[in-house]
Amino acid sequence: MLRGGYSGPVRTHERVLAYLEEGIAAGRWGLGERLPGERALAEDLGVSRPSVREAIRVLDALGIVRPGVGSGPNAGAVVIDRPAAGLGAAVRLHVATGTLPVRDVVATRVLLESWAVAQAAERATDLAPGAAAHLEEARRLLGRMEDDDVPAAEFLELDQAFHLEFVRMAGNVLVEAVMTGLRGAIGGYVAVGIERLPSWPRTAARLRAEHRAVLDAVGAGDAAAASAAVKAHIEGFSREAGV
Amino acid sequence: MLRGGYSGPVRTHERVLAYLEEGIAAGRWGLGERLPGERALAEDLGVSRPSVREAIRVLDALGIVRPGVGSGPNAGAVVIDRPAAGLGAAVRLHVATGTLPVRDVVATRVLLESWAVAQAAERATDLAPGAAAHLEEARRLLGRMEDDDVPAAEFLELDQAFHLEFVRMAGNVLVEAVMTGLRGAIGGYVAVGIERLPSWPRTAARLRAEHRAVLDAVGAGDAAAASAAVKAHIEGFSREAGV
DNA sequence: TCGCGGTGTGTGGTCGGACCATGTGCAGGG
DNA sequence: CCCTGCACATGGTCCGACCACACACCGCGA
Repeated sequence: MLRGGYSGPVRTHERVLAYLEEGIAAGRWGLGERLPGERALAEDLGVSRPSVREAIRVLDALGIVRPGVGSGPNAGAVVIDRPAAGLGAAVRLHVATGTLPVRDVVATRVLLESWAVAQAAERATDLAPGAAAHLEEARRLLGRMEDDDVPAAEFLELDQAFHLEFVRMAGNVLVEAVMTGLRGAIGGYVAVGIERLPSWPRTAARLRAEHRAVLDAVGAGDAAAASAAVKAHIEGFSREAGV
Repeated sequence: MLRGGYSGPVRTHERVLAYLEEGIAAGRWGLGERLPGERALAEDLGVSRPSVREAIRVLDALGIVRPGVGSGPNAGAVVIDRPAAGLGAAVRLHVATGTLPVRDVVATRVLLESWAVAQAAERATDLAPGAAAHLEEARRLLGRMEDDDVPAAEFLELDQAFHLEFVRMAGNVLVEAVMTGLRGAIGGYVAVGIERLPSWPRTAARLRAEHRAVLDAVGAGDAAAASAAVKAHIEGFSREAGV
């Protein structure tokens, strides 16, 4: 299943991968449960342990399982769900190869996030369950960013959490995962961009004001204004930081 | 870099992964070039070959390298770029775990694709380079779908290619990769949905008409109409197929 | 009886070595 | 000059071993 279209001699670890994927899809191993041990899997499938390990390594990289040593409930390959891990790694590496321009990443982020805040604004109007809590958390994060003494690195973390709050509020798990992955993938570029700014305090002040505008628009249920605000916010910063 | 935030004892294959990622990002191994052999890497980094293999296996799963046996230009781990491979696998597996609802996948597809056709419409108006070729290819695919004898499976492939043409026309590599991955991830669900339709020929006729509407809107440079058409097209089908 | 520490056991992590299949490039023979 | 066949490099697979770790159990002492 992992090889797109091409059908040839299937490598052993791919057979293991297919077996594990089938079992996960069938609910044989649900979230939080443990896969059989590597040795047991190898024997069951009639393959060697290294082949099993390679398959599990792939699931690990994709954020599907979390290997744990020792014994007890935290040991063994536990099925988890960290969609952002795999997506983020994939995006970051493809940026590294040079075929995925940072410009496209930023444009995609604008697209996803402007949609998300619009959804969030509608949810705020509808008083959807959880919406108020997300808004409150966003306010709290904004408050912490108001402190002039907060270092740039921490500001960026708060900024990321702030943005993520609206994406969560939109209620689309996939969009949230992709957003998280994108942010992680371009985190390095952002950090570099910060250092090139003419004046960080001045930029920080502007970012705070823009955050406030987004928060107010979402809180007021004005989807169009929220989308426009977040679009201007992201594009403005990326232009200024020269990414 | 692949472990989100947590910093503990770094596993050996992650060191290899970091080394390879750094090298790729630095252009030490560009697209189409070969990584050092597994044995050489193991010796250079002072690790065992299985550890190197696990790292390469991850890059393989993410669509960054393509391992090739034998000798010559096609042998060894060649740096390629298949963004859709990793993204598609990640999405499909997270759908399998059950935390990523198909509904969210469909909604994301609507979001990305309606944006893409809007971009495509603008490009058609601007006579951007390549736009005409994409439009021509879309027309050709639509023509092949007109044949009533074409089986459902092939129709789906043509449909996928048709949609992808506009996404390519939009000119965002990341959106194109995510779209391809999404389509691959839900391909199975779509195929199942087809079989549940009351009447495939009737549905096919409607899909053809909707495709025509999208194509015309893009060709006319009407971004809003194109977006609305593709949104109705995707949501209508997914509702009818009951995914 | 209760608390505590040592030990047993199962887990992933790593390593070294071995053999196989495959595809290329080269050298030798025709 | 062409073609055949061998040598070699490469990834694919497997085996066996040992380590570090973390929990679970058991026996000892208070």
